[in-house]
Amino acid sequence: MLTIGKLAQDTGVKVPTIRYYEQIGLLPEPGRSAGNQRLYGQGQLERLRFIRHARDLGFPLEAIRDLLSLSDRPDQPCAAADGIARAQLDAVRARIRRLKALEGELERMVAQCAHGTIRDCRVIEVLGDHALCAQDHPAAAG
Amino acid sequence: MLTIGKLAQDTGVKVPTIRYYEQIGLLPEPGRSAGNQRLYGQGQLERLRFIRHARDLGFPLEAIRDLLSLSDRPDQPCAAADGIARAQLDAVRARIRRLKALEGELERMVAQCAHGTIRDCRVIEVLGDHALCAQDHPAAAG
DNA sequence: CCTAATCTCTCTAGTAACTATAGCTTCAAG
DNA sequence: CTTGAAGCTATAGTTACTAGAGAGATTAGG
Repeated sequence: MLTIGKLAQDTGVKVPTIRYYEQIGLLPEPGRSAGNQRLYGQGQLERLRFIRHARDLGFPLEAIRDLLSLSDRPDQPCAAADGIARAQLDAVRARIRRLKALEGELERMVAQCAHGTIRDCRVIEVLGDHALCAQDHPAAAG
Repeated sequence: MLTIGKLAQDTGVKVPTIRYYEQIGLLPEPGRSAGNQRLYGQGQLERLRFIRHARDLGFPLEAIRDLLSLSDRPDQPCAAADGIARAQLDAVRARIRRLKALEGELERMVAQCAHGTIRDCRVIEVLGDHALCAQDHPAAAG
């Protein structure tokens, strides 16, 4: 049996975050010691590792909730899990595309800076007028 | 003089967002009509366009606050503005790097899915065991 | 066995950047 | 003059945590 601190160490998830996951129902309530401290077993450890890894891959908690409930039903077809992963992949790709457009615009902006005064600053000028942008970059959105 | 709705139309910033910007002091409090409705002039319009554009480029509001106060001092050197833009560029590049690593891992995960049952699902399996990852991908963080 | 240091407990509030809702007032058009 | 859109304030919700207060539990050393 692991205390919450040990569980945190073993998974790399911080103690308050573990309690938060319990609070939102992502982790089941664990047993308690005589002194009311949480005690975790192997199953909880693995579940938390799963959560941690999915978070590292950028899955939102709601997607992880779905993935966890899927993983509890081994006989079901895995199409749903596959769909969630594909959706996440699409989201990641979309973000990369957007960020690359921003990168280009920021590069241009910074490259044109003549290091003079604010009055002649391209950074400020471009920010004030979107028409000065090379392409019609999209919004950043995350 | 523009009403808040017209200002929203002209800038692409939603009405509640404009009020929010006022609340946090990013936009000065505008004058009011006899009936207590906000009325904006050209200066406010340009200021909001500036904010909108910077947000689209992913600058956090605090950075925008700094940029705005810089743009009010045309005689100052533009090194500070340049620095803020460079920092944003660095942040964007870092996020692209991280996301590319995630993209690779998610691609691998999805490609290996045999479309069978959850029991044999690579998606679930890989999420449960970070050691199955190709590289040591970093955390997503945004 | 006692004490000090470290953990853990609950609860509340704060973060970024909005978005949504409720219940009201004002304005513009017909 | 009436009706519907737009505006007002204030509060709470979103995502995924993080920080803090103040109290109780546990463990290591003496």
